[in-house]
Amino acid sequence: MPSRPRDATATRGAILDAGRAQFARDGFERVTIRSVAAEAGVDPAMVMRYFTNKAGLFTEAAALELVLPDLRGLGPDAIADALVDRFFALFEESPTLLVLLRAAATSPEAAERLLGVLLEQAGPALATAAVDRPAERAALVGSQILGFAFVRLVLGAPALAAMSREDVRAWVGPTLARYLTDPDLGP
Amino acid sequence: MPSRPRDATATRGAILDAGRAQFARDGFERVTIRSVAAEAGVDPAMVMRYFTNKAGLFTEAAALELVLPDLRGLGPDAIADALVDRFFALFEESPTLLVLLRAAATSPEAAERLLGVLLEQAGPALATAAVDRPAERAALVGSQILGFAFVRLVLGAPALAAMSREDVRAWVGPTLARYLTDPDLGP
DNA sequence: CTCCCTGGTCAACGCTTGTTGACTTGAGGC
DNA sequence: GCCTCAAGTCAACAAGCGTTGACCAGGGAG
Repeated sequence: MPSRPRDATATRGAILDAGRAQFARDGFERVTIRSVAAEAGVDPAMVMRYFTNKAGLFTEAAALELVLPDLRGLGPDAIADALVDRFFALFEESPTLLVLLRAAATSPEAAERLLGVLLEQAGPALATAAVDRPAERAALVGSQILGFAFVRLVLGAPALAAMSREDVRAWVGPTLARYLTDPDLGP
Repeated sequence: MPSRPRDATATRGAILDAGRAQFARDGFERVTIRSVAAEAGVDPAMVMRYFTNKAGLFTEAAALELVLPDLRGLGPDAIADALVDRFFALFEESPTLLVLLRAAATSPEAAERLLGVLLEQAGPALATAAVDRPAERAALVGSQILGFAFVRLVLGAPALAAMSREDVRAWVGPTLARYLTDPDLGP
C-alpha cells in the first residue's frame, strides 16, 4: 500500500471530487457511498465522517454559484454572447451544474435547488436585461440553456455535441437575445 | 376483499398504468416493483409475470409515438403553432414523454431511447420544414421543447407553469419557427 | 520515551430491493 | 360434478444498500 500521508482536507477533497464526478455521470440514486469511496481510494466510513450522509455529500457536491456577468448597458448581441460564453465555461470548468441538472429530474429536493439557482441567481442578473415581464423572459432563457445542455450532454445528440462555442453562439445566441429584449414577444 | 374478477388484460393494464404514473413522478430507480403492485392493487409477483422485469415494465411504459403533423407547405407561424399544439397535447394526454424525460437524466438506456425518438421520429418530420442543416435545426427545436418541459414540469418554475397553450405559442412559437426556417441562423 | 488526539480501518447491523418457485384458487369445457 | 389450466398468492432468497460503533495507528507535544 502506498499509504498516502494523513491529510484530512486532502481526503475530504478527494471524496468530494469523486462524488461530484459520479453524481454528474449517474445522478443521485445510482451512486453508492461505496463506489465514491473506492474511486477516492478511501474507506466508505470516511464519507460519513466528513459528510455525515449521502445527502450531505450531494448537497456539497451540488453547491453552485453562477457568477453571471453584468449585462446592463449591453446590446442584444453582446448579451447573448456573454451568456453563451459564461454557461459554456460553467459546464466546462466543473461538473456541478450537470450534477444538479441530472439529479433534478428524479429528486424533488434537487429540483428545488436548481429552481432556486434559476430564480435567485440567474433571475436577477437576466432581469436587468429584460424589456418587460422579467420572470417569464428569464425562465425562457433558462429553459433554452438547460434544454440545450440536456440534449447535448445528457442525450448526446451528435448535431449539438459537435458544436463549438462559436457555433453555439451563432445558433442559440439570437434566441437568448430575443427572449430578453424582443418587445413583440409574448401574449 | 372485493376480489375483482380474474382478468389478465385488465390487471396487466392496471400494472402498466400504475407503473407509468410512478415512473413519470419519480424516475426509474425510485420506483419499486412493490410500490407499483400496491398502487395497482396486485401482488408484486404479477409484475414479473406480465413484464418479466422492472426494466421490461419500464420499456413498455416508455413506449412513445410522437405522431407529428405534416409540416410541408406551411409558413413559419403555422409550423410553430402546429408544433406547440402537438407537444402540448402530448404532455397532457399521457405521461409517457415525461417518463422518458425524467429517466433519460439518470439512465443511459432511457437517454438513448429519447434520443432515438428525437432523431427517428421528430427529426424526419422537422427536416421537411428546415431550410438547411436539418440535423442541427431539428435538434435545436428538440432542445427548446424539452428544456421548456423540464423547467415547467420538472422544476415547476411558476412563470412557465402558469402559461396557457396560447401563452406558450406566443412565447416560444417564434423561436421554434426561426430554428427551422431562419436562413441567417447558424455559423 | 510516552501520551493522546485525530485520521483511518474493519466488520457488522438492519433494511429494502428485485426476483424466484412452490403453492392455491377460480372459472369454463367435458 | 369434475378437471384443468390460467390467474393469483405467499414466503422466502440473495444481494446490495446506507449507516454504525468499536477498534487501530501514527505523529506531534510534553
